[in-house]
Amino acid sequence: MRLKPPRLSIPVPTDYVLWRDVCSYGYFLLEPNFWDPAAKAFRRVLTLVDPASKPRAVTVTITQTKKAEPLTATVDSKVTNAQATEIRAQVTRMLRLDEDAAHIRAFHKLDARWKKLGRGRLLRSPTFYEDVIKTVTSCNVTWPSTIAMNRRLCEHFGEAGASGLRGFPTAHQIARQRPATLRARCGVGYRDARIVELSAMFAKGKLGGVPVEAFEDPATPDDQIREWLIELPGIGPYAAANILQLLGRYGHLPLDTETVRHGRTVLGMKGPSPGIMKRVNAHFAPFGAHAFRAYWFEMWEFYESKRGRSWTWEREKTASTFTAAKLKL
DNA sequence: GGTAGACCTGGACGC
DNA sequence: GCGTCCAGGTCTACC
Repeated sequence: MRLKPPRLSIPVPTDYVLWRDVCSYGYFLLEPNFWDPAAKAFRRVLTLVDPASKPRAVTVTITQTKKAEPLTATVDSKVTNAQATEIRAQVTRMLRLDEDAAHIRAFHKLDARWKKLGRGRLLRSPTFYEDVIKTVTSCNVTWPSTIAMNRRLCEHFGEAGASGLRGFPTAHQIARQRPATLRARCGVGYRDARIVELSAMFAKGKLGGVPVEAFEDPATPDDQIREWLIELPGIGPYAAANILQLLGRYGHLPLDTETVRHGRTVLGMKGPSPGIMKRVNAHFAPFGAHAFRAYWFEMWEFYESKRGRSWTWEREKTASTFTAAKLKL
């Protein structure tokens, strides 16, 4: 079997800027993701799944010299042609390189505030499964707890690469665990059974009886996906809306306590929380299919006004300071 | 259809 | 160092 050299060149859309577009969503601060602000490099372990053999973990470091230039993905060990193809596919999903540049332009036409900096793409995970589990670990907890859960999931159940770093566990790995084991090792609390159940569904290829592919199929209507998601364990209105945006469907807002804080702090709204949620939702409704991005980048700019530009944040120092109490300061 | 309370964990706070 | 309180979305029971 011929082995590929461990440097892959990955073409990008003409608007793509690595440092801006990786540091665009909180997941860049969650393990196994790691952004190196000094080197402007993104590193993480990718787990390559070959049905015929054991999962294999490789550490990939991604850099870019300038806007629109192809990315260089440096892999820490030799890979086969098939594995190189899988790395490209995972990186493409994670960085949303397959999202049409025309869609970004349409967003900027509707909300011109983000045109100059070029904000439009949001980081997500290399797999739909990781996006769903990360969303569940963000429900009913403060951000530092979400950080801890993801770190422990990787530490205890992630596949280790040659570098010793670990990736995000696969659905099969978590589906094999007892809920109590997950709770004890990862501190996921009552989410234990829900995470194992979701993992078992992913491992079988069907979520609530619906093939996983149908969720990622562009032909499936947004409302249909939302309906399916709401039926899944641990997924409520907030999580469903967040998963929808992770699937590239930006018409719904994940309304949570951050929405209320944003409504009060930035939009000057007053009154009880439920009313503010409804008003924030109505405030962004005119952005239609781009509502989430208009909402998110406005919120992201608020975070940057407190902590500096996101590509300067250091995971170990900055990430844990994103608590509601500290953001009110 | 709407609402109250339980579910866990970790950080903040008071002593 | 210990105990208590609180924040955070989903789920179930109940009206």
